[in-house]
Amino acid sequence: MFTTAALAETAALVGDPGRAAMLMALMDGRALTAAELARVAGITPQTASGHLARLTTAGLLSRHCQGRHHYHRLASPAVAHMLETIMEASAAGQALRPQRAVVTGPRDKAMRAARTCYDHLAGQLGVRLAEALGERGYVELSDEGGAVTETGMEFFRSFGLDLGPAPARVYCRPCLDWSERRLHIGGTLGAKLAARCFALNWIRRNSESRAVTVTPAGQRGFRETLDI
Amino acid sequence: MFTTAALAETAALVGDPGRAAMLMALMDGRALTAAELARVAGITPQTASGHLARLTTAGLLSRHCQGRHHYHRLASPAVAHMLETIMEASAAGQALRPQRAVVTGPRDKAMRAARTCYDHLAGQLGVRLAEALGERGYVELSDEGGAVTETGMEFFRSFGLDLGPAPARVYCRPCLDWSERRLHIGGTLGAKLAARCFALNWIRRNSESRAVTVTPAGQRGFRETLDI
DNA sequence: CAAATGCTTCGGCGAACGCCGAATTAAGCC
DNA sequence: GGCTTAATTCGGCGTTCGCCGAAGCATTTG
Repeated sequence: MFTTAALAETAALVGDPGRAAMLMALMDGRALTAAELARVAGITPQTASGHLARLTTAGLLSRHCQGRHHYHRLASPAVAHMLETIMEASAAGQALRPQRAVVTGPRDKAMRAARTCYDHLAGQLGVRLAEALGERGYVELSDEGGAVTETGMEFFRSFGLDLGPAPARVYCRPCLDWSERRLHIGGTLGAKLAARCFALNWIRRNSESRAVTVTPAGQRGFRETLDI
Repeated sequence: MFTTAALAETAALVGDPGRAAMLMALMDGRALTAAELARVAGITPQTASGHLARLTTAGLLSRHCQGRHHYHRLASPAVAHMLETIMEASAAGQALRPQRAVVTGPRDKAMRAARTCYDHLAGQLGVRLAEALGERGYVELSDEGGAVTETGMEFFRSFGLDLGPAPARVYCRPCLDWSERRLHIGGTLGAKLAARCFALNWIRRNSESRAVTVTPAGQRGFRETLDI
């Protein structure tokens, strides 16, 4: 059947360690060059080139050439969503299995603490953020959907977020965190929230990974506004 | 890094045509025996046995032995969600590519018309259902979340659905249909809706695939209640 | 107890694919 | 025009992995 073949094809593309590493590196929405991607994947440029070509023709990546640099990014949020979902199912599977010792290096630690999830915040920071917003009644989260409350709308506006006209009452897609196994806030609200935190210099991107670090200003800001 | 390896591992499991076919066959939430799965995948039982063992130890499937029959089912809704999301990203990728001729056999046609998506309805029927419910103001859908309205709660109760106590206002997770590229209703509401339609004998499972057929009673019922 | 059925394990075959070295093209820089 | 760097293409090597035939366990049936 047609659909099954497409499923296997796409999954097989993600199923290679080298390609998976490159896709993960692109999870924060930035565009990286072929050489950078080769490095994070731990393979030679010529090997990476082949992988990138396949990912691009499959429509998982989009490329954009500028001079002699070829920039690659995820073709759509759908791809990022797919990757997070695979990690989620994977984590759910591991949880059921006998606990294999998971070696958590410092890199992993930073990722678990705070990272970007395509365009919004995840990790412990994302979870704490979602909890604090929930406790204060600014958003209502469940496994299945999320909603911004009236007081939440006011709060976000005062925080500098333009959520647009009111009609779409539901802005936030809850997103199950694969390291914390708890909900954090994605969707449009999550993206705008993350962007605002970057703009306020509360958090800063890590140059090497999707991990983000909370700045001193951020420590203060998060404590003052949400007590987290 | 740990997380990347897990991503590749899980994706590689889905990336084999045989395993993908078996997973797709389990997408409607039923449990199938090893022999049945071997048949749908077009491989011999001993090959299927190996695949099923790997999928089970990875936590994607759960098995449950009854006499000499070994029943397999998806380990969790997270796995079903992952599969749908991969198809979605795959479809999005294909849409960007030059239109390759997609051969749509009668099997595909039935699938596109109406099918189950783990526990709720998808395909053209699912989309029409979502549209009708939206037009009547029973649910509010967006790409990011969905909500049941007050009048919707009444309607669903009158339709025979027990949605439980009111607190969780948001019941329905919109689910992007990979064949229609439009939203349909998943989540708890979607599952209960589908179950009710089966109970009313409005729709019937196809023995060979996830496709469902609308019965004459269903034709009448859908027209009378929602004019679809 | 013997036969049949469903499932699994083992062993070897073959194809697919990831990998890199070497060579080629293209863009910037002196 | 040379030199460096980025990216790609090509060719061949090696491993991995899916596949099936044959055999081995369990469970049900006569």
